[in-house]
Amino acid sequence: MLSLKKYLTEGLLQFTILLSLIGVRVDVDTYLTSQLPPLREIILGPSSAYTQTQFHNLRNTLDGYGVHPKSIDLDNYFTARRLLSQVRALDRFQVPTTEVNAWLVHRDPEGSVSGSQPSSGLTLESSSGLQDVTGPDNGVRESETEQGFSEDLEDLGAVAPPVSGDLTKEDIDLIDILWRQDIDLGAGRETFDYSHRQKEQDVDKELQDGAEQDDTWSGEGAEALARNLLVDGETGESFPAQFPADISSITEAVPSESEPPGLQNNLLSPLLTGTDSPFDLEQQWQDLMSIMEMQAMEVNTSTNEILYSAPPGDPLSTNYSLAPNTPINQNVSLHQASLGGCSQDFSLFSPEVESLPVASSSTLLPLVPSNSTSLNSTFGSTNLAGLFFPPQLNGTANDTAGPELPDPLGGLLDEAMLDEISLMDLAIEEGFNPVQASQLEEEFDSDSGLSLDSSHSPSSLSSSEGSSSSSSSSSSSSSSSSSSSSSSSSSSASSSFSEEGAVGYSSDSETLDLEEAEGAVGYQPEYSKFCRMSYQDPSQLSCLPYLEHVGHNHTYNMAPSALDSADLPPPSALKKGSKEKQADFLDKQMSRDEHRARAMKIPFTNDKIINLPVEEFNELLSKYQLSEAQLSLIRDIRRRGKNKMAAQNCRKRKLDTILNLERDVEDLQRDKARLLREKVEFLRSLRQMKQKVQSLYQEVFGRLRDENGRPYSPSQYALQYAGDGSVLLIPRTLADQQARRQERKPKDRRK
DNA sequence: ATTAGTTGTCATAAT
DNA sequence: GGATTATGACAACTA
Repeated sequence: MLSLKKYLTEGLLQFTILLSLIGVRVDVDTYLTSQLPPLREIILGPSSAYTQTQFHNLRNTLDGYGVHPKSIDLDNYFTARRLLSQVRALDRFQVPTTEVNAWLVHRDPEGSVSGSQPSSGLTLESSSGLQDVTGPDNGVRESETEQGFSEDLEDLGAVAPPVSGDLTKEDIDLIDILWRQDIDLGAGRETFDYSHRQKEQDVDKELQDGAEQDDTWSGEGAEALARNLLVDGETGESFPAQFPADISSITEAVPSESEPPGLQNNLLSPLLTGTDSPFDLEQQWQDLMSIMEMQAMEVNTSTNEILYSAPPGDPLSTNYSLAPNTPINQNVSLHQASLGGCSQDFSLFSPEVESLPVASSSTLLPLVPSNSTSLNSTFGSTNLAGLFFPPQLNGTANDTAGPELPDPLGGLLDEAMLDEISLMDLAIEEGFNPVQASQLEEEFDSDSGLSLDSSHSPSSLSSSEGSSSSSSSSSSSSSSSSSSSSSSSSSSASSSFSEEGAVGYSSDSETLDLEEAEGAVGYQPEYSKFCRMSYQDPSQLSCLPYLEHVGHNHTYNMAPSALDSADLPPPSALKKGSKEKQADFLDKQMSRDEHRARAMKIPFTNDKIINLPVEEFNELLSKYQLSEAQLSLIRDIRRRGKNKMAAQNCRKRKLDTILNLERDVEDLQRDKARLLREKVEFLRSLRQMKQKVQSLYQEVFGRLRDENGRPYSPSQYALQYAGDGSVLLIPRTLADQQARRQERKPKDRRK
């Protein structure tokens, strides 16, 4: 529960941040284009901006504006327009991604239909096989550069038209490389799935020949790949055809050789070198990542992907790399609230993380509309944006200003955003803002319930389980609780806390889930014990064979032999020897108290002694003339018997609580890792946004001219953004003063 | 023979 | 206050 709350809180915070970012962006946009009423309306306007149509209208308006430039200074106009487009690109990162997605989507069906492997289906097998050819380095690098490649590849793949032709050795190598990369892209997650499921699939395949193409691709394709590198050709898919094209395009783009390492370097280089991004942030991420790794194994894959997924690189890559962030918007947006927190919980997460490597793929496509809506709402709800404007004014903030120009925007972003982020951290780490918590609690509860039904979210499971088991753990309900817990464990192991939440989201989270699920599976023995204990519930005693034996056997005082014969083997088997053996066996089966009872000639069963209600028990005792020793023994038997049950229940409960705690810990760790990942994500996107805004600021500022046509000195003047959407060019000193003023206000508000 | 896990029992506190 | 339950500790048993 708590984790959920945290999550949602953070989601809101992130949402806020995004809003602010967007608001900033829009604002700049407005300024740049001098007058864009729609934008301002969105920023400052009320709920109207929430409607999707509104948003689209906005877009249309904007586009229309671009299409029909009015008589303006052409130079300014085009500049402004270009800047505007850039700014717009900030919230449109997904567009290129969308294209890529479409490509991927098409591809999969092809593979499945053809019955051969989609490139995504190649998975690790192929990659490993390729590694032999390409060289040892690849294996290592592959993981590192996985994401970067993915992006590049996506681009290439999306662009490259399918072409067929003969393949040279180099071509093949290139193809292999591409494939492998592609695999990383398309199948990064599926790979895991595949590895997990491979055996099953193989078995299934053997059992049902070529029943399903999906199976066939995974099975045959993998085998084929393992056998031969050229399997591509064997599969006869479109791939072989595609890849030559890819090669050509790649070779053009990358003059260097087909040498795997070389190619990788080439592919990688733009990402790494081209990035204007200072590596401090990267390092932060890495630090975070290392922490995450230490704390949760699960994070590894995803983290790597994150780390390398979006190394901001060439302009394209930066733009595209932003795409992953957009899912965040979606997730954070109202959708989340409506869809249910738990599933969303991870969907929020998985999509971004997963979508990154996979080209932020297919998931994005369907989400685009929602995304737009979310953005729209984002715009609309910009009272938040209003919150961020003041910080913007702070402008001259300490934080990284551009080398050339002191960057008010940079300061704005840094201060406002990072401040918020830090607040977010505080909120998360220190517990919940009570107000937020109270507000969100209901949603969470309902959400968890929903998610529990639809998608087994980890947190929901744990919480519900914990509550149910703990509350109802007493004897009578123990069986049910045990079953529930066991079932939950199994579910966690199989579908595994499907953190994916939303349907489209698979992959990373899945793999994580699997890993975690494995961990959970490790506790199965305990579960078995647990179940064992549970079925010893007093209420179910009579149903259990073993206990039944005990019960019947203890009627030995009355008619042991008859009972024995009835209970045990058929009459035919009742020979003397077997009888004796059975007697021995029964003797062994009897507890000490039973033996004692027999020795003392107690006239009723231990079962009765133990389980009868006090009144009946007393009645029973009153019916017989019992010696003091017998009475004492009977009381002891009763006491011990009850205690025995109590001990069993106690142990069961204890185990139950331990397991629940364990699950809680896992959930918390997962949440923590997820939050860290998200944090990293946002930091990165923040960074990119900041860079964008910075460059835009510089560009705008650089184009400003005074009456004499001379540029303004950055050291003396600065652009300032007012809350009403206007932009002012003011002296630095004034800007600084205002910045300080503005600085205090928001902080006061917060307190 | 050692060991870890399980189960029963006792003592005691809590209900 | 007695009965019942819960639980820690110990010992016996088992694999």
